[in-house]
Amino acid sequence: MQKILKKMTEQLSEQEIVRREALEQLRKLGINPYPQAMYEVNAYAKDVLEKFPEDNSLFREVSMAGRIMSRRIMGAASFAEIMDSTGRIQIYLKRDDICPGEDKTMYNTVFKKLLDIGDFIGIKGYAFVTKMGEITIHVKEFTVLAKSLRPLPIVKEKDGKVYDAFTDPDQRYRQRYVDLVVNENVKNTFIQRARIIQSMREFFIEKGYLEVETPILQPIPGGAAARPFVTHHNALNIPLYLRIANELYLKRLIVGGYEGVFEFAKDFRNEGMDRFHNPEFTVVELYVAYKDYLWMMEMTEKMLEKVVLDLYGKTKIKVGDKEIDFKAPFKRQTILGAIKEHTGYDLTGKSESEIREIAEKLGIETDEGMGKGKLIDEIFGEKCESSFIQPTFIMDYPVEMSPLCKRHRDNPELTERFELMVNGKELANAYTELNDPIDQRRRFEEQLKLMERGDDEAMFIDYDFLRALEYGMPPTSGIGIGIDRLVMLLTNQPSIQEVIFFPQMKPEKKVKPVTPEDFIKIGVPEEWAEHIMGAGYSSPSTLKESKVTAIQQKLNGYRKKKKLDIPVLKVEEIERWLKNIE
RNA sequence: GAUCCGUUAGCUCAGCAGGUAGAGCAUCUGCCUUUUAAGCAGAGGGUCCGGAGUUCGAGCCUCCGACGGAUCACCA
Repeated sequence: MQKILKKMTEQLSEQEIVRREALEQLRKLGINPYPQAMYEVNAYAKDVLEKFPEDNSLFREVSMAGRIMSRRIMGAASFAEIMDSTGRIQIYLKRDDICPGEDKTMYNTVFKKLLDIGDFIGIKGYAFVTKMGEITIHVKEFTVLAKSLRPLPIVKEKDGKVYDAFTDPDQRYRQRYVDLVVNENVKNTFIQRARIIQSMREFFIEKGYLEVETPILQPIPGGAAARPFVTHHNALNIPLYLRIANELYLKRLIVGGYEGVFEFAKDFRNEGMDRFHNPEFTVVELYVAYKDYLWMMEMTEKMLEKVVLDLYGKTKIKVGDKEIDFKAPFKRQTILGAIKEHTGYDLTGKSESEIREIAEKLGIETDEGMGKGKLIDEIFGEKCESSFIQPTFIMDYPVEMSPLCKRHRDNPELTERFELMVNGKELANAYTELNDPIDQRRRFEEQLKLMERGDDEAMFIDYDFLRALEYGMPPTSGIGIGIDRLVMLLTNQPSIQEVIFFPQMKPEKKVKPVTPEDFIKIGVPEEWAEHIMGAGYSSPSTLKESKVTAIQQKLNGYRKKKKLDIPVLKVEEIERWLKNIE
């Protein structure tokens, strides 16, 4: 046991050892570093800082709690900052206030020696203003609430300038708790995220729509074009898919008779990861009966205007170096109109091969798997999308691209679909929903053909959904809005990882250095183990990549070159090692 | 997946062209009763990502690998 303890402490940094020792010291002094009892809080940093200047008769007896974020010790008096959920506030501790009697332990030992940056304490005292003009809590009594054993990164700030910032994205995302403690703006981003969602939810509820939950585990991953994650249900012995969209289930609920349903949902797509894509992401989908996509456009612009107003109190916001105005109404343009404007080509009424030719003239790579819809989508994505900075509805997509969307009332080649583009990115996607079950079945079948042509994103046929439509779905309009991207936009964050608390990361690998013992474990004799790495095999698994005879030659060659006084290796011996490698 | 860049103390980063590994903050020991990135004096702290090679000698040069970032391509 002693040995284990010693081994553990050997891996700890000096500062971690010091903190563990302080922990023991606290216990010896009869102070529980992790007390059970609640600590009464009657004031918060933000309130004190806001209200005390107006009325300094307030906060005569505060009880606050938080984490120590900095300390300035000057002999018998100290300043420190504690941080609670609302922010930081300075505290002032005077030895003879903390310890009115003879025993100065609480100040001299506990506060000055045994507490560290990162520890949680509770304080009781009163607010005052220092000579330097800073609102501060004069502490009369403090309580240790939780000891911190790891040093936090120390981020300092002066005149708005940040020093030694904790910025490494990998560490920040993996240890978001540290990021949140140390980087205040990160905490704010997530508060804003919550407000955005809350604002949208209020908007929907106020309209009388029902917030619902639908399956995440789906036997058929429908409603979008994407590669799903697969899992397996043991009792049913069937594959189940993590949903890529919730559209088909929400429409079933409209069939069931609800006027409007919405769901803030996590969707999962087994695709690439970068600063715009996380394998799980949040969308809100809304379906409303007896409406069409024109109505939905108005709803969308009104809702976004409200969300932005709720967040900023104005409709114009800065995103990167641009200013975006969410004042309704937004601009509207058809997709073919946009393509004509940006490329000069009018694709109206053109055949697949004609469009392919134009795409190639525009320098867009095409392949046989691409149908008409996909080609148009490519041209738009390549030549137009990035130019829509101000909120713009792009409408009337070709029917091939939108298998769940109703045909356009004036042109059966098109659909009543719009996407909302903001800052050059798609933010929302909406339809007048297809409720003709026969047309829907045909469209699914066309998807099947696309799949056969090699489009791995074409949709599966969901027969139960078709059955639902056959019972009759009222005319309905639906929309899906990417919450993560909306939050990125409204909080001016450059990557999706900045708006998701715990973005997906590669597993953290403790890279254990390979030692000769690793080779001894697979049966390599001790006298060889120390040389085998020198001969170019950096780990047991690298042996497995070579032929036995090649290993033999290399090792015996190494033995000769280095004039090692150890026995020559035989093939059988090496074969034995290889068998022991997992 | 491709290209480029990076990995040095708990944190943020230097390290001059191979020649004993540095700074600030943090930590530890002193001093200091209203400080402001507090200050002053001193101390400790490193697998320079891992491995191999070149060399008398590698943080630095070469090769292999790991991890990360940026950009590009595909996808919301």
